[in-house]
Amino acid sequence: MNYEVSTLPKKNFYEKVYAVVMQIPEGKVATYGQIAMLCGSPKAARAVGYALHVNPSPGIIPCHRIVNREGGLAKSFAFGGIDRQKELLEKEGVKVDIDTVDLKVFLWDSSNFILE
DNA sequence: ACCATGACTCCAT
DNA sequence: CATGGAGCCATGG
Repeated sequence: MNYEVSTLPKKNFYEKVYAVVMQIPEGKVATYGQIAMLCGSPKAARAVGYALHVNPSPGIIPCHRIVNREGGLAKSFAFGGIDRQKELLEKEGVKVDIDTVDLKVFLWDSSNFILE
């Protein structure tokens, strides 16, 4: 019988999250749900956030480019807090209104993105 | 294996 | 758009 890819190892889930997050172009942001979808689980947004939380690797994983569905920054940012995330984003050209990003302009269009 | 936690999201009010 | 409740996924004790 055919063995489909539906049985993806969960532990690799984190790896997938990191892989996707690292592909986010500079000056753009992505939502947890978006990442989750690209990872194969459109409703694993929570797991995505958790993945980033347990993997504080600033410089390797641009977690500051991840925002919630409203474009709001994480309230419990792993390093430095929202202020840090906001600064990093504005530094890349992403305008942040106190704690919110305009997804209409800065949302990463991953429609054409394919995770290998 | 079960319970509790968490950087989320959707739906109803 | 604000608030509250329920759902979903993965992890750790």
